[in-house]
Amino acid sequence: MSADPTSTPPRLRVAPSPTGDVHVGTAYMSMFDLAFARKHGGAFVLRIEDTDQKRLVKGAEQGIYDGLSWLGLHWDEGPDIGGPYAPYRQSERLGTYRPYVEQLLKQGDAYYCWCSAERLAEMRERQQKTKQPTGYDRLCYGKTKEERAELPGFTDQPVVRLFVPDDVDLFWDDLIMGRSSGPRPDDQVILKADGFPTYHLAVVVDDHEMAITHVVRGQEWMSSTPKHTLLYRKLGLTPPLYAHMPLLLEKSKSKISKRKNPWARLSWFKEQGYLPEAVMNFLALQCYPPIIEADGSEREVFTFAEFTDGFEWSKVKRSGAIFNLEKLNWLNGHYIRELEVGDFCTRLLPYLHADGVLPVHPSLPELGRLQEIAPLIQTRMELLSEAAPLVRPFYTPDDALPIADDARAQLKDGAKDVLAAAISALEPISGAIGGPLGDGREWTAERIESALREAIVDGLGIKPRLAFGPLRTAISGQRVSPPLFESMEILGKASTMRRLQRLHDDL
RNA sequence: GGCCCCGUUGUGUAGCGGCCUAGCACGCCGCCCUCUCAAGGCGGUAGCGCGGGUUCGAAUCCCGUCGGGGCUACCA
Repeated sequence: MSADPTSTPPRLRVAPSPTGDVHVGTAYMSMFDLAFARKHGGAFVLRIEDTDQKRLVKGAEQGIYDGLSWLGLHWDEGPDIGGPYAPYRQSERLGTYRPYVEQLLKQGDAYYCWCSAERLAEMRERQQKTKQPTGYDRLCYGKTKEERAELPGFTDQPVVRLFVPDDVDLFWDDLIMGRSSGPRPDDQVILKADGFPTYHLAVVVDDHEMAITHVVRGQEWMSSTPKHTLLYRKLGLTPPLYAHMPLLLEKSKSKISKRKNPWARLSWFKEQGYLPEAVMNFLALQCYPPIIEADGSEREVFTFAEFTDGFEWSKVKRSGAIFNLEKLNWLNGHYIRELEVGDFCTRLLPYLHADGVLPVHPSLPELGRLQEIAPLIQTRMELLSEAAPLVRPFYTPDDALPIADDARAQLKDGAKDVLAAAISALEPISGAIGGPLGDGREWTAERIESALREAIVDGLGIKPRLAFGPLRTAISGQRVSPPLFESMEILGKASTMRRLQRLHDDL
């Protein structure tokens, strides 16, 4: 029998199909599964629903592991790590469904159906044309194979259908939606012609056998819930508790699809340079309220641990939420700014490598320089993938630094003079490295700035804004860049002077 | 078509009958800071879908209506 969902530690599962890239909704559901399981000392189970053999995609199962792991959504039991209810792949559990089907058949709660796909399609079309509710017409009900064979639309390979009585209970108490009901189902196929169970049967049997107490799924499943509770009852089992989550919506308000929305693919977030903690926080915010502080103020930025601590189903919103990427971007930028510098650099590395700025295994000096650059760019990006253009000039040989067209175009007539003045102003400052603690070093942002201001702003009477533009372009090749004086400090005197001279000579 | 669900500014939300001349966050606009761009600070913009009730009083309760969405497969 199923465990009483209210008295034992809860067991929740996520059951994705390996039919392609992991859907962001899978992660969304998993978050809530995990939060509830953790809060109540229960277990979070990963089960692979590969009953639809036609839609299997190679590598998709690994993708599920990678995606959930990236977010830190770790499962306690699953195909890869096993557990007390193994196996956790439906295709390896085929034997377990038969007895349940047999039981239903024997009880008269299920029956064979030999209707061909063509007949079913025709029937549906006819029903739609005449505006009748669509559903199986029970042609095969109560007939033997021989009797049925004499009627049209017969096929040799039967399916098994669940007999849905007139008095099916259509109601249940949903953890999120409250008292809910679904449409009256027609006689559902529970065992396909290929011998595989349909989702409806498999999910019920597996959830029961794995002692799942709470089923968290999207609201699109609400209309299937009566089928599932009926199956539980006919099998003599207690249904789990259901929590139907609001849908993730696109701008048009329809549920997001991988076809139309790149962000429906979980891996997209990693590719784009989002931080997993930002994605988690954002996902939570889609249907869950901010944390209310002791003083009554709201806080939208919170960790998964905080989310878990205060987790209540009653706080989950009931209406679908449109995916607001701008908010996610802001959140991601916020998390980036909060990162400790070393951590920030570590996370940057894969992106800098992908963009060809740094090798897979950067040298110590390269890493050291990145540590210096990091604080300068940390407030200037929302995505980790945006680092490359900001960082690249620091790893480009002086004579190979490209000067962007727009940067060159905005140089005024006096640019050459400004560069010349800068060069002579900086010349007296020593480029020596200084003592072991950096003491006695002259080539500092502070010294550089005051020398430059004195020479150009005070000396030439040029406004700061205009004075430093040409220098910025010489140093970074860009119109916008990390702070100029700090950049010069990091590059060192020799490199700085070469770059200034190069643009000067070029004008 | 049928069944089911949802409905507070552009987006995400707070609100559980008086504290609401509706709060917060993102976005957008403006100002400040400033070597560019950001970040940061300050200010502004914009909402209870509509119509009836109930009540001294409604974003909050009830009914209707409209709008949006989901499902309606031998897919999950």
